Amino acid sequence: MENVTIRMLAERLQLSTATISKALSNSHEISEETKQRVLALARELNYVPNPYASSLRKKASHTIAVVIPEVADSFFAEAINGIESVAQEKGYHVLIYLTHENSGKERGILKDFQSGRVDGVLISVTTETASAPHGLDQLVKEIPIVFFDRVCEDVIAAKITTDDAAAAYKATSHLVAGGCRQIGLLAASPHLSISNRRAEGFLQALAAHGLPQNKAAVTYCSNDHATTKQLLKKIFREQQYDGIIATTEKLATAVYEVCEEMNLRIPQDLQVIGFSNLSTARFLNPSLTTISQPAFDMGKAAATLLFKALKNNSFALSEQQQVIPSALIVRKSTIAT
Amino acid sequence: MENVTIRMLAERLQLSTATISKALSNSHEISEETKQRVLALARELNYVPNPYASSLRKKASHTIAVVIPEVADSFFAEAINGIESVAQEKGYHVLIYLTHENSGKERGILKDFQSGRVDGVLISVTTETASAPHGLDQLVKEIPIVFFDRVCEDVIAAKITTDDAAAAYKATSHLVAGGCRQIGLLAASPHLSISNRRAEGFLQALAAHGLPQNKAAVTYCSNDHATTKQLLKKIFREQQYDGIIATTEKLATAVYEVCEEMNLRIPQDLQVIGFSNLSTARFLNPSLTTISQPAFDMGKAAATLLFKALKNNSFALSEQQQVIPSALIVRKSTIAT
DNA sequence: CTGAAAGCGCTAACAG
DNA sequence: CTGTTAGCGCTTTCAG
Repeated sequence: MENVTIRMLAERLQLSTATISKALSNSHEISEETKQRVLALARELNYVPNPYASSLRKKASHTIAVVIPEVADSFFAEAINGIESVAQEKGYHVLIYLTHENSGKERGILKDFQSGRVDGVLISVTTETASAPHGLDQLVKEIPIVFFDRVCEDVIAAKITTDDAAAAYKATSHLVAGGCRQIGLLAASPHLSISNRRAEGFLQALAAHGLPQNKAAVTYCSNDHATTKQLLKKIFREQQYDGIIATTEKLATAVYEVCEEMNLRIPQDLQVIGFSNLSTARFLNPSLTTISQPAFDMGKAAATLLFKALKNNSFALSEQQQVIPSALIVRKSTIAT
Repeated sequence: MENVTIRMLAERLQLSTATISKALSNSHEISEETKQRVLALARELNYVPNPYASSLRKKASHTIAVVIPEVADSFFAEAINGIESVAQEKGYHVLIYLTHENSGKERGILKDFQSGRVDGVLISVTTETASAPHGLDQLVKEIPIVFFDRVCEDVIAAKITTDDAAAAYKATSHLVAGGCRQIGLLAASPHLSISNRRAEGFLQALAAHGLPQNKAAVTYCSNDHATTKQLLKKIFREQQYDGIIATTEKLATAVYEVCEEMNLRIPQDLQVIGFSNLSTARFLNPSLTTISQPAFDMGKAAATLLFKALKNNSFALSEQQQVIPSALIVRKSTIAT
């Protein structure tokens, strides 16, 4: 069975396609009676409009893209939830692209968006991207785009972030209060703005508490799990840490693994705080003290901003910035006081 | 700056749009020289083809849809990873739709696919859908579709599942071997084929080990977390379980929560096995014995099947069935023997 | 090897 | 209130 088109409806009802089109979009220039007849037949024949014909004509796809490093991470999964909740409400479709931390792949994905495939983009960049935003600065001028969490600081665009520096400061202070004197921060990449903000807050806290900021303080890890574990073992051996802040979920679990393998007890030998949204954090052994990020809300805020821009052309999207606070949730991987 | 079209290239090169189109698609009827000139200008002007014009003409969108209940679940997140890995390789785009276990929402999403928006669909149905596959039996005839994990058994279509019954049997036997005599199975919904298969394997194992199959054995839980916890507390109070099989990730963590609140010790008072892909399962307190499902592989297999059908029209997609085995991973929430 | 022409299905101006 | 016409950007016969 062929797909039913607006023309078939027109022929069956002895009307023009224009009339059908207008009736279907509930135009005021069509009589109530005709609308009813059109709608009735449309339902009867199970008419479903061809979105691509419409997109081609209207130059709008009613589709947005979400570009993220990975999906098997509770932060991004929750962010998608937030995004999808508002997209669904607005009747938009969402395309998902995973970059796997590969900025070349990311570049290719972004380039395609110049085609008009999507009306807007939500992106959290790869660990490599921030420093060399290849074409992003360009794309930003051509299509509405909102960065969330992992932003490019030197690109002028809408950004949704969390209070990275403050959170790291809070985490550090908590460790200090719990007796830590040799604290290390684990970050994903020196190119990532959120890593840098977190390192900043961390170093400031160290200074404020009169602790030295030796070079062992901040460690940048690899995207590869095995490599990261090797690195952690090495630095744990070289340096007598008593506190660790893991700034990503993967790093937090890597620390747990390494501690198990090196027979380090958490929190007696090493206190641990993770930036994480793991719903299982409270059931870990020991339960993990976290900086819990508002992933759902960040996704929702990013999407809301984007849709505002899509609806209102004069909305100054690129000037929008929102910082959504995170929370320190104290559990048993640190020694509360 | 306006988007550059095939016509602009044509004008600049004094060629017809037809020639440009053919050159860009590397048609053999175009001379090597012309191809080069076209390609060069296309690159120079940063030509990006309009996918919707092409879709409209070719009646193919190079896009697939993934319809799942939720994304913040490691099974589905990993499945998306698997799907995306093959979609990216094939140059396809992937639209994500979350049903949130709402079959009405699901129906609406599926209906839209009659529009030609996507070339194929990968779906894991809601807890409510299996028994009343509203329109699914219809859609199956109109568009290539592959079910994965949560399938509709009475719909004739391609299906990727895991060995649910066998896995439940294995899990049950493991509990029996560990000394359990009063085992309960927690399932998401009596309408879900995977729930039923798992219950089947479970009951068979009970019988095989000479344990009674009383009505307390299988409990169907709600989609709502709080409601589920209430229910668990109730049945844990009424029935003296010594072993529990949680057939979803959410149910497994709910059991942990409830045990904590009721002061039940795992595994001394209650042994627990979860169907789960949580990477943190090994760090839970106690570490969780799991039936670990091949989520990535299932997603990959489903997508591979779909693309095979898209490429080869005569491929008998709806007859395809694949069962990918899961594995019992023994940890400390059960008593090994 | 290249081009002219038609048309995918829909919408928007403009007439009537 | 309804219809005519043109065209979004691309692909595909079919001629040349």
